[in-house]
Amino acid sequence: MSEKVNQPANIPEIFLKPYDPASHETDIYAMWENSGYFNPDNCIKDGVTDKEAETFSIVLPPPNVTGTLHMGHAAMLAVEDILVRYHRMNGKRTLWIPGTDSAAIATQSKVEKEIQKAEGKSRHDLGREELLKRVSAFAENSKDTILNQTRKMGSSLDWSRYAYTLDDKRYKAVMTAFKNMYDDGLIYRGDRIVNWDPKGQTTISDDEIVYEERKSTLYTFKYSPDFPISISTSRPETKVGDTAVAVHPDDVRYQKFIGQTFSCTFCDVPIEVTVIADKEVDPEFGTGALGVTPAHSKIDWDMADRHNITKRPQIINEYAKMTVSGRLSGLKVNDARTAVVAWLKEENLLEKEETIDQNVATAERTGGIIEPLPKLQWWIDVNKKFILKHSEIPGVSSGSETTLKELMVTTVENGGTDILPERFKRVYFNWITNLNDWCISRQIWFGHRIPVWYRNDEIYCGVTAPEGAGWEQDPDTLDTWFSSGLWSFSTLGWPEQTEDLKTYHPTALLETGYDILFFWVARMILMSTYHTGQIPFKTVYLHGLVRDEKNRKMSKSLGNTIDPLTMIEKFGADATRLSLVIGAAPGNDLPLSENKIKGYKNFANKIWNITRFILTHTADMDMSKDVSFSSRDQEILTNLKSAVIDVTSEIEKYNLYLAGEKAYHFIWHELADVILEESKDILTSDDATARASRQAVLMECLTTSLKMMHPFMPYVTETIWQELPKVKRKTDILMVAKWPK
RNA sequence: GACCGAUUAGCUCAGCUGGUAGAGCGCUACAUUGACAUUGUAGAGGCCACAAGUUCAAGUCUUGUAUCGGUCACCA
Repeated sequence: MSEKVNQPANIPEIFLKPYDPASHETDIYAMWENSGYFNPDNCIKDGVTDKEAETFSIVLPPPNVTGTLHMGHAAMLAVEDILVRYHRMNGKRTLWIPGTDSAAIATQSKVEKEIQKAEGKSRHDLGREELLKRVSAFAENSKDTILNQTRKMGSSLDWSRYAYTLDDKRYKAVMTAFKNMYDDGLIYRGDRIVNWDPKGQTTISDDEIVYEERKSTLYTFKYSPDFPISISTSRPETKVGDTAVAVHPDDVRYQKFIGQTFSCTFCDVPIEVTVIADKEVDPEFGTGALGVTPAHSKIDWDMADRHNITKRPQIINEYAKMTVSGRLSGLKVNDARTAVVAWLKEENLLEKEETIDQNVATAERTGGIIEPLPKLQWWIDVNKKFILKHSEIPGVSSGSETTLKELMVTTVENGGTDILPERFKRVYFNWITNLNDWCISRQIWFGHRIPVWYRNDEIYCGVTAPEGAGWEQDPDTLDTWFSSGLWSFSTLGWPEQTEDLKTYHPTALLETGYDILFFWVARMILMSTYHTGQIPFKTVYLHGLVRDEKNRKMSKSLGNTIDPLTMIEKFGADATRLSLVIGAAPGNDLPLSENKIKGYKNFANKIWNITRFILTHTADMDMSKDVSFSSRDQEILTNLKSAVIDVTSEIEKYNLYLAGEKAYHFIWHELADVILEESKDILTSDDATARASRQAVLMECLTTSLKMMHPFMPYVTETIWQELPKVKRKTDILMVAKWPK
């Protein structure tokens, strides 16, 4: 071993210790943020980006304003930031817009609970105005938490364009959107069966329902001793609301009763039922006869519609309590069920009890059991034909007649929007096929209020309140996904025809979890195509769920959650990012363990030490001289180039997991293990030509590797970059250095 | 019930348009005061779920079977 290797060369002192992420990350982020280069306008102003360059834009899926960062967010931020940094380095006008979501129901109920606990007051005690004031203050106070945590991941978001779902600009967008759709007849008010959540005290959309399997009892009985037909039901308490009995038209057993009407008193309630024939009835199930309760079942409501049968009475209220008089009066539905069964037994009407498996509809957010109720609500008609005045959507021409459903299909079918991985396209089409009108009104207070005012029989819809006295605004708010659906363009200033909107819409990419494909992705496509005539994004990249190393879902109750902030502290943001990207093919769930993250911290240190080695041995290098490369050194440069090409093409294909792995592999197992090892002899030899050639090659490998790795591990690469001798790095900030070719 | 996906090394997975298997972690042995407290070299380990078919050739294409997972719908 020669002396030169051991000689402490004149290199920056920080390289003498292992890489310590915690002592650099905050400063590096501040340096980036102060440079202004998260904002593409500044990049253009400083000549970093050409003003005519192509654009690349992503809108951040806004996290809950009151939430904290979890691994799902971290994975999303990692993927998006990698793409944003890559395209920025490629000289594109690159914009990544941050924002937060009000998470209406969740936030309101959180604040309500706190007030209830601290002051013993309900929202009705406080009143609408006071509650909203409190909820807004809470949201405002807690937003910094999630935003600062977002910064910690190294996210190069343009904070000057921050958007909040309830801020003034978004408010205007939502109002305008509602008004436009209302004027086109796509939004209507309808008296229908809604999914009522008695726990959350609001309607919810079909997509917010989760079915839970439970054991239930199927009761078979007659309404009264002289009623000719037995019926089966698992909800006998609703039978006091029956207005018909439905049988299959071909069922010989009941032919003679079709069209007849019977009256009786059922559990103290007088009812009148007509026998109708409907093809929907399955003659094989139960007795083949079905008691029709229009006011408390969607199917029955539709059936009553078809046969012109009375749809009311409503016999259950918003608190899931019986509203009839008699023995059931005021009982909760479950108690009423027991009471009805007891009565049936008393009257000797119960013929059979069987245990069956049943899927019970519950509200996703509150867990409350859904009570179907008839209500006057606002809906979006997805099948109504209208003229789309302006269209840039592939496969749809301006001025053509279409429906929202068709727009959603065409956008994906004609390749306007691509979904990755491919298989989710089928899931998407499948969902649209089964899509019904979307209920958009909610009975909570925190959110965008429906811009409709009533006065006697008059209805007014407008962005602002109507002139004159006596107008009363609709008390309901909009489904949070209504405003979220506008997000790709409302964040860019719509309905104003802003420069941003012209420049950055359609966005390049939407990156989000596959669990909100329907909630959000589909709604964004609907809203964007309708309101702007443009697709919202060219590509949808669906990431999977982050799971633990045993492939279980992370949950607080299992105690297997890994906190990204703790990981960042321990191993650094770079290691955390890489662990969330490598091994994560789009759409696949990702197993994560602390050990994996630790492994990538070692990698960050490896890069650190590669730098130390190279700087040690290039201290005497003369950059101004031309060197003639040895044939091995030429080969190394070729290998370097092909690694760059590989990584580049995987990023372009959105295969970040492959790109990261290949970059990692080149740096560790090619540059460090092979090139550096063989350099030891060359660098300590007396052959000045060979030394000069290798020194130049090592420097080239280092700077190119730093660039190539920067999108994946921005902190360590930038930290090193800042320490490189100026003459060796050419650009001051690695973040805006040119991507190698 | 409908649709979709998975089944490859002990574990987690890659293997695009078909040419007799790869990575990371783990394991074993050796080396190492090393640019590296976070290292290197070498190695073991797979009839690629099963069966049939297409083909000169099949993890790779077709069909069927089994097991596991997911999404959607839902019958009173």
